[in-house]
Amino acid sequence: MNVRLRYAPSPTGHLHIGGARTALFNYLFAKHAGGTFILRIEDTDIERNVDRAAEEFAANLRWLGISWDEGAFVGGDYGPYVCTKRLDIYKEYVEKLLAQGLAYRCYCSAEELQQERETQLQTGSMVQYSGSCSHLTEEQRRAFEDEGRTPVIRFRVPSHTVSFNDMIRGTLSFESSSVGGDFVIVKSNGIPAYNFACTVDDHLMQISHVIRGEEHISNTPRQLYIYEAFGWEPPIFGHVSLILGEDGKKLSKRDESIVQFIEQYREMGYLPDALFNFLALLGWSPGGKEEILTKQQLIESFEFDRVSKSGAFFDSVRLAWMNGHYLKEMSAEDLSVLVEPYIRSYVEGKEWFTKEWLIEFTSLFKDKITCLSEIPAIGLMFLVDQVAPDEEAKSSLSLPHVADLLQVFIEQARVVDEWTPDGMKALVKAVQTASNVKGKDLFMPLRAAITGQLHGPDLNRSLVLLGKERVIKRAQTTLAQFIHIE
RNA sequence: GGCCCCAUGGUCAAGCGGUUAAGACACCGCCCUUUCACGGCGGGAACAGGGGUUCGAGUCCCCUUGGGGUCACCA
Repeated sequence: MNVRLRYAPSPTGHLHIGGARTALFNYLFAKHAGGTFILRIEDTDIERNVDRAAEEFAANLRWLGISWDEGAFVGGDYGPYVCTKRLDIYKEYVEKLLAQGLAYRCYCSAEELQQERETQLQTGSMVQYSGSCSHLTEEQRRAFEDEGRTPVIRFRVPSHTVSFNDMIRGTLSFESSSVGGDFVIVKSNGIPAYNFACTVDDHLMQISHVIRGEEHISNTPRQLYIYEAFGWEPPIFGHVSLILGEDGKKLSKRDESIVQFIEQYREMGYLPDALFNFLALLGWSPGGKEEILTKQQLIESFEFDRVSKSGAFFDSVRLAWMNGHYLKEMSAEDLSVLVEPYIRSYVEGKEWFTKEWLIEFTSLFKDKITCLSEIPAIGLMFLVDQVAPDEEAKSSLSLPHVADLLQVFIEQARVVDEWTPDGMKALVKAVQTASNVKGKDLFMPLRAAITGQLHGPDLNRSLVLLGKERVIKRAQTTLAQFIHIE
């Protein structure tokens, strides 16, 4: 069997972490089996379609490291890969169903159906379409048409039970009565509804495995009936558990406790490999003890027997840890390229800003952060000309020996030729000798005076990065503004 | 409410009849360190409950409880 999987988002919004994970599982399985991964755009809800959304999906998928062999934007032998460009195809299959009496036109209005549902809900009975239009005579039909009603087309649901073997959950079976009656396959605007388009497309595109979210379990029996009506072999289904929000419920796009869109992670400076790794491990486990895995390793070990049946809470703290890990593993040089946009507004036009400076700056902070957008805040002391000491730093500067210490430091700094790590070591040593201050009493006030904080990267490297001019200037400013000599 | 799915620490999870019930994140402690981090070492912490089956059950079956999904001319 040719292994062919597809991810079929509807272009109604941004790429969501849940959607990305579904795409990822499809991708991993396809690649693992040496098969084909396909991107299809399910745009049958023309009201909700968002301009450029499909392009955005594609861009974010690519950024994440998920590429498709066939489908929208890349083409292939089973196209078109966009539903609204396949209308003629659907029409042909609807006609077949209509001709065989397997589908029929329904003239019930939205209001009438709504009414029906409410009554059913009140009486506690099952909510389902009554089938009132299922056996209309030609006359009745004409009468409805004359009233100006535009029909939908409904699929006549057979009365037998359907079942299928889910890759993740085993055998699932459904009574015919539980699918809610004859369902709509073509909407009154002439466009097919999801269950129909999806089934026709999956069959025509020869999809072998359908991996999708658990919320689609209840759609599966409907689709199975359609496969059956056409005499088609259904694909193998696998329903992945949901990603849960803090409240333990399916992540709602309106839930603000969790950052939900891939685009946002990208903007925050998460690395695609980290997100890829994290998402792959959300609801699946390779079994071993290793958690940091490359795309290649993930592809090699991906199997459905370890896909979890229960929902998984999206733990952003864990994602932050993982991203931090990937950040540490990157070289400062490579990472500096990604860091630059985050500090551009500070460093633009500064004479001290060079490629070497950027790399050193990156190397000073890359082990301390969780994502790149934290960089400007944590590295601010190096990005601005002047710094004011924070409360902790002020108290360190208030020690009685600090005025003399800074005087000595400035004098010694002025005569340093080699503004290098070794030079800084020598400088601090010289200050120690000349001032007769050592240890914390020496380092802390210096750090406070130069960086405005008591915490930060290695002092010598910090001095080098700031450069002679800024260091002396800051020491002078601190001396003048924040040291009060009694 | 009907139908369906799920159930191991706070979180992600290993386990597929016999284990002292892995590992990771988070948390706590210690070490490293002129600071903050990083790193290293160590610690607390789980099989929802009840019945079976079996010599033996986290693992298999049933019930209860709890959570979730879905009931559209949305996907």
